[in-house]
Amino acid sequence: MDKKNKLYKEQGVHVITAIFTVEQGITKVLLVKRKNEPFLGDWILTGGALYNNEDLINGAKREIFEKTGIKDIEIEQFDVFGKVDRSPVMRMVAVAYIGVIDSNKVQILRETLRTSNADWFPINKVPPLGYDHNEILVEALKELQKKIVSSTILKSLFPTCFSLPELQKVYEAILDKKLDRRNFRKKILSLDLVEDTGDTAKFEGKKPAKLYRFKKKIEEKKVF
Amino acid sequence: MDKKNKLYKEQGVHVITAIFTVEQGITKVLLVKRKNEPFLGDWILTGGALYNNEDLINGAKREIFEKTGIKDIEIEQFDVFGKVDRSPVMRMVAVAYIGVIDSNKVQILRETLRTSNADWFPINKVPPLGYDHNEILVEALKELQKKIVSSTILKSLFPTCFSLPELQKVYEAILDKKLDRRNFRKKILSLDLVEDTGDTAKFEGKKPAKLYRFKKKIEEKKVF
DNA sequence: GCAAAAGTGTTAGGAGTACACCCATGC
DNA sequence: GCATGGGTGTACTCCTAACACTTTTGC
Repeated sequence: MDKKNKLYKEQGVHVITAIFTVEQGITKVLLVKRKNEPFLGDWILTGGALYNNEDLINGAKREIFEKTGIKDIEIEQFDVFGKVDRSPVMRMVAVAYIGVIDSNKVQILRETLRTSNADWFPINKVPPLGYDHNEILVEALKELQKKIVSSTILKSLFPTCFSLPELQKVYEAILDKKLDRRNFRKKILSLDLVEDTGDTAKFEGKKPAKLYRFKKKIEEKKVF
Repeated sequence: MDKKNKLYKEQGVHVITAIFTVEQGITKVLLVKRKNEPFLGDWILTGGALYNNEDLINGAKREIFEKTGIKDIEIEQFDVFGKVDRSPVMRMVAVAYIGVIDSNKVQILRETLRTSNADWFPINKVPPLGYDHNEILVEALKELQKKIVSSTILKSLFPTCFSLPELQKVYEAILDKKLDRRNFRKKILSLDLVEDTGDTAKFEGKKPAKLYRFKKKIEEKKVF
């Protein structure tokens, strides 16, 4: 392997994360606004160049922290994007991650060293993004739908307690379809993922709903 | 983005493919022997450095062709490997692919410009490989088991015609478990993937078996 | 005629889906 | 007391898994 070989000199790796949340039944994605070239002024997904001294996932988490202030987020790799011209500066291959977080539980930095803004965008109101990030986002959403049925990714949206109707709303928002209340309860409870807290609280309805929490240890299980 | 920034200068991308076949019920993987440093003399999966002027999948196919002579192989990306020290030369991130091919239908180049040998290895007799390729192979095998149940990947193993007992043997070899003959037939035939050729031939048994072929257009369907 | 593999049909259990009624609360 | 959403049970369907006997051929 020859470091000077022009055929593969000057390549780099992007680590990019699509971070999702659900607010009032609306699925939203976190975008940041660039304040450097290329794509100055454009919104993009959180991410940037991988450093030589860090593993992929750590690079992705570092970028999230630097550009939004979010720490302690679980992310999962889901695809790679490598079109020859996806970056105008040099050949970059992007490793893409998905994360889910409760937007109420985090304080997002609006401005950072390399971004001028950050905000949650409903997924049907996402502007044209820099690089190939619209394409990445489309794939990320498909992946989110796949992942949500293997359950554990949602744990981060509900660290404390929640009612089953609330949980159902999130599933419906992400899967973009209505689910039967009875069957949903049966399924979730039978999977041994959540436990009754004994408390109740009101969500949307008039009758207080029982509150549940995710069990400490939960296995990956199919929900649908 | 600064091309000279030491934090991410001198990175590269590997495109690596685990190519599988099944011979007499044994799942085998194609390995090539290196004749350059690093890992001179070691067996590895087919692959190498991505060029700047090619997309990921084309790079993977070019590497396959250069090192084995195999053309026209369908491959699917399944994971990325990016540990900091996975290459001793410089920081390399590996994008990994899976392919399946009928070993009887291809002539493999034993020696090429950068390899001194190539051969099929039963997956339980794979030697220690160069780089992190043992780790990649383990993940590739898991992925192969997942993919085989979504059917179309096997089409390349059976371009012409085959009996259902033969097909079943391949499933059993890759999934590493016995399947019920009656249920297997029922499942495969009900999926509308194969059609009767009208011919019969002997495979293992004494009684000739009906021969089938894959239909031209087949959708991705779950087999199990 | 017998060994060896190919071909075939039925049944029981589990999961998913569809569906209707009562309950607790706020106003 | 009525409107609103929360909570519950049952029946039907479909898919899966288990299982035994007959057929064709080579020797």
